[in-house]
Amino acid sequence: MKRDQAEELKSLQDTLYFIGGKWRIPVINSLCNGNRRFREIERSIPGITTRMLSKELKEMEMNKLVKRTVYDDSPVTVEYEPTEYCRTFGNIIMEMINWGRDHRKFIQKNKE
Amino acid sequence: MKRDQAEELKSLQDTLYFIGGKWRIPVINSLCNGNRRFREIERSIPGITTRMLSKELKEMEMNKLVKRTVYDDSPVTVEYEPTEYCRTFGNIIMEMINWGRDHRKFIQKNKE
DNA sequence: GTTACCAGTATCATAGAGTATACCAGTCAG
DNA sequence: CTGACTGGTATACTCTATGATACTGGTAAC
Repeated sequence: MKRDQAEELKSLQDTLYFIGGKWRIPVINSLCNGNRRFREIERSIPGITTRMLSKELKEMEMNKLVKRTVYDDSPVTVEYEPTEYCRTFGNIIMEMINWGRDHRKFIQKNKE
Repeated sequence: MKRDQAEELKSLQDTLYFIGGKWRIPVINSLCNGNRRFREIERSIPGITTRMLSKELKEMEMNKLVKRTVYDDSPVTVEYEPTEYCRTFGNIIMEMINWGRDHRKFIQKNKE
């Protein structure tokens, strides 16, 4: 079973493309942590603007990463739910959290 | 042992920041696949320009992700080597390759 | 009747990431 | 002598992802 480097590179680049910008992964993470309401998600990601979150959620809905439901009670409430597909990023996100954590430790150790 | 979501988010964002642009991960991957010479790396990543690779390698050298060695034979040859630190991206890259592969299968299945 | 929350939209401005293209000095093969 | 390879630099340009700011229409609390 030999490794096809071109195929691996292509897979890698597809993933990077899908992840895209600065906010996609944090939004996925927030949804997977149980946040459902727009403002709730917004508050869970310090620094994100309404505009960026709105844009991100729209794209994610088109890409079937998120399900948007409007509940017609008054006042209207809106819920965002991660799809199963969204959750397939779990491993990547976990590894990224681990790397970031180790990186921080590494930096701190080098400061001492 | 409770999870600290703010800390996780920070770790995640540190990692994303470190990964930065479009080419960092493909370059790391290429180096980890054994490519060492400038043009060799360049050819292994279709689409990358000389300028971007040069820029990327410089930054990576500053960040201790890569070791640049000039061999003074004639003509001068230059070698780039991934550091141990560079290799810590292994898990993330592996997960990304897996995700991209699964994604492709998923797309193809949905086309049929 | 003013303040604050929800779920966003609209408009404008900008940095910097990325692309395109040309070029350089040196070496080697034919 | 020509062309091609190496390891890059230099310049100019594009463009889009992100940020800043303001606003809307409805509800509800005080």
